[in-house]
Amino acid sequence: MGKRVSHKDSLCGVARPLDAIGDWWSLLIVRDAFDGSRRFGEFQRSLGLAKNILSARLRNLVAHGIMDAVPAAEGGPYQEYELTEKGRGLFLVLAALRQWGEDFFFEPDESHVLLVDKKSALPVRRLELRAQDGRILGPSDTVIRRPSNTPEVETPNRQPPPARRRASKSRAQK
Amino acid sequence: MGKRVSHKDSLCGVARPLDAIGDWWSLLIVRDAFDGSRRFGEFQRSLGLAKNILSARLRNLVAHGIMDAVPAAEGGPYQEYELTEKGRGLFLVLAALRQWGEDFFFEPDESHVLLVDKKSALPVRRLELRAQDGRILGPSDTVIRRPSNTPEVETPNRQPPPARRRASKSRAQK
DNA sequence: GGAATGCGGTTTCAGATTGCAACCATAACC
DNA sequence: GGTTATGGTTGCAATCTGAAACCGCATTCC
Repeated sequence: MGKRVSHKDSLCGVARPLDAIGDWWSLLIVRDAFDGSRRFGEFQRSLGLAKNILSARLRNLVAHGIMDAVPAAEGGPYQEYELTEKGRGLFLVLAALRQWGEDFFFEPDESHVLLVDKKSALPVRRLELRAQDGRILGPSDTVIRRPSNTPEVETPNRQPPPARRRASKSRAQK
Repeated sequence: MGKRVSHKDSLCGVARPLDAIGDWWSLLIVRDAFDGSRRFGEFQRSLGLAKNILSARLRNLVAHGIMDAVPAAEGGPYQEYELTEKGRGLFLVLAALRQWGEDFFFEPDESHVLLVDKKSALPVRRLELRAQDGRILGPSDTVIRRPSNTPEVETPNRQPPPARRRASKSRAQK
């Protein structure tokens, strides 16, 4: 998880989320949460991962404000895990990932589950990235730009290797 | 634990991509590739990761058909790495991740790079998931559904189930 | 009441993975 | 020939992973 760079100031808008999510299990947990899982045991059965790993991942998700641990609704001694607003913000990330998976990881004739609109029961539309004027944008239609108040350097968002030769020791979850 | 996962089978649609990507480094490499990086050294300097790890990740990306290793354009003895069609399909995943990052990982007054439309030089619109009729869909407006009467448990390359032992963890190599 | 069971974890520990550093190979330069 | 730059591989210590065992607390069963 916190495998690298605690150096948040130089982490770009892609790397910070990745740093927070930590690993793929976390995203699968979130996916399950969207699907209605709330309990430790539900996640564990659904994902089939070791309990200690699930425990660590849930702690990490809570620590990052992606999920909340709340007292069990039905009064038991247990707690439940629910997505925070921040966690629900991952909805589109998961949707994008799912669409990519559908495009490239299944044979044309291979059946797979679909994300459908509850109301119409029809599959959702494909995601599209659009410009302000509505044009659909592809990879080559966009560029990364630094905010105006930052020194030049345009196309890339490369950060010069900060001279940290060993600053990347994970600061584990806590 | 060897039970047929219930409706959580959708895990496949998300888990397969995750399995292919391998880890977050891979996604950062892909992001850099979108930004124009092509050479081993470019990726290494930009990301600051160990060479052996970069080497393994690039091999993995190539093995999964996300990038291609091609002879260097300028005739040198080296090779360059470029995104395949499949790799370019990750564009929206990265865009979604970036927007999530912008929403939750930066202080309101904190400057960060933006994804802008080349033509207008304006930031792109937010991604939206829409139903066929155009309604914008949120997490609670959608549900995962099997496409048809799937005869439960068949597709041979389904892999979430019981034995996710060490061996399957070798996402990184080969 | 008390044993058995289920749930929600933590601990243990061998083995897998990571990543720094050192090394190797080739090509271009001086 | 010697030096530097690029593109890796190898060695190795430290870290992380995960199966299984264990623990504490309620609830259920007898």
